[in-house]
Amino acid sequence: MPHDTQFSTRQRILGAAEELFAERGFAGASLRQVTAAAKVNLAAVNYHFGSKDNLIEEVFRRRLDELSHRRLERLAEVNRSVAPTLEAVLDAFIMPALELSLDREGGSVFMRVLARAFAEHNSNLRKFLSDNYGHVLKEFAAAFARLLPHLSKDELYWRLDLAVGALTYAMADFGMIQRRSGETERQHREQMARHLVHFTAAGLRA
Amino acid sequence: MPHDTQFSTRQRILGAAEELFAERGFAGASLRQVTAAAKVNLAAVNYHFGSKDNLIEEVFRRRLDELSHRRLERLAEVNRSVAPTLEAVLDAFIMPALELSLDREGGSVFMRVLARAFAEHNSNLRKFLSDNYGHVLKEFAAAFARLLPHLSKDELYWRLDLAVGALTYAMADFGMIQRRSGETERQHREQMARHLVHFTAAGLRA
DNA sequence: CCGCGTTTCAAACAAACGTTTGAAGCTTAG
DNA sequence: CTAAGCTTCAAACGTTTGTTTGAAACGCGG
Repeated sequence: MPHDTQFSTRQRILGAAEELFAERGFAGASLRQVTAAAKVNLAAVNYHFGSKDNLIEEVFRRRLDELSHRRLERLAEVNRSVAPTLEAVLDAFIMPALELSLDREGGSVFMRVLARAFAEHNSNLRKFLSDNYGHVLKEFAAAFARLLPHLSKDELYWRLDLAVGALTYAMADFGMIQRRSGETERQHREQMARHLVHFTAAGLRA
Repeated sequence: MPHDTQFSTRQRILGAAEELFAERGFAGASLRQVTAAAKVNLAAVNYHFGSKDNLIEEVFRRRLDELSHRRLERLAEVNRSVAPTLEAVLDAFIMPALELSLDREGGSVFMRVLARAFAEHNSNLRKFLSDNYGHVLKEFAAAFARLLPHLSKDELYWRLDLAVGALTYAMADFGMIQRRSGETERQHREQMARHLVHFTAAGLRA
């Protein structure tokens, strides 16, 4: 296994694919556009990933492995504390996503790709995400259940679903709110996270 | 202008396109798949709509004209009442969408297509939607502003954005909540609308 | 410095894409 | 009944799609 060249080619493809998938969708972005943007040969995708579908999965895996790990880490911290609050659990879920979206090049773009995955009714993709990262949502659901014991199971699941909706929508920048001129991207996203936690906490408590 | 045949062909194309756009996206659904599903000739799309892009716009126009009209109608009713509530304004926005999604064939599918439009970063499509239906959101924003006078303009816009997010997500069935076995589609959606109003009202009031 | 496994490359593959064409099939008015 | 105007149709247009190929280039251990 060589080192730098292979790594670099793989990484460049993943980066370009992420960007183009966010912009044009999985079907809308062609491998020729991806390889051109990555400045690699067309055949490199099938050499390194086997197929376009595998490339798509790898784009998710690269980011979600770390994102899931950080979320569970912060959730464990919250659970260890003496008096966990709803806001603290929401923070544990939202802050890692915020940090990722503020990462050097690509992080913010990935949240748009993730939102695309929700829009796709593609059952293979949904199964892949559910199989590999479903346990994260399960753990958070349990934490919320502990904090909202007065809610029925049904009631709780409905509200969590809606909270995830607001979160997904906001993180993917679907909305109409634009960054203000005197504001950095970081400031904009931090304020968004603040409103997000406040809004969903109120909704969950109802 | 002929009557039945043309009308039927146009309508069949729109119906099939709506379904396939929801399932596979705008780029993912080909005109050959659409015309095959509609049982019409391939060339019929370009004859009746001019291009695939025009077909996409027409899919939106067919549903949104009526949806927007009903929303404004109900909002006007609420504004005429002696004491409008947050829940009543939310109802005015959500109930017409619920009714559409319960319509005979296609209504529920359209909400998924609409959510795709948010996922697409396509500026042409966003401009089309904003130009033709932006005034509806404006009127609702004004109604909310009147009911939440203690909020700053910024604060209000952030919360509205998040509310639209939860709404879009829920109506498009992005979530993980499945219809329960003993439950009709109508019951499921009505319950969803109930939770949606309750959740977003709490979030808006914060 | 040679040879072998890995990676890149240009080229080609069949299939599918949106769109166009011109003739055939209709329906209706005169 | 004929002529005119829509609508449908099969076929083909040139592109673009994902994937495959076999040879060239590369990097490194022996």
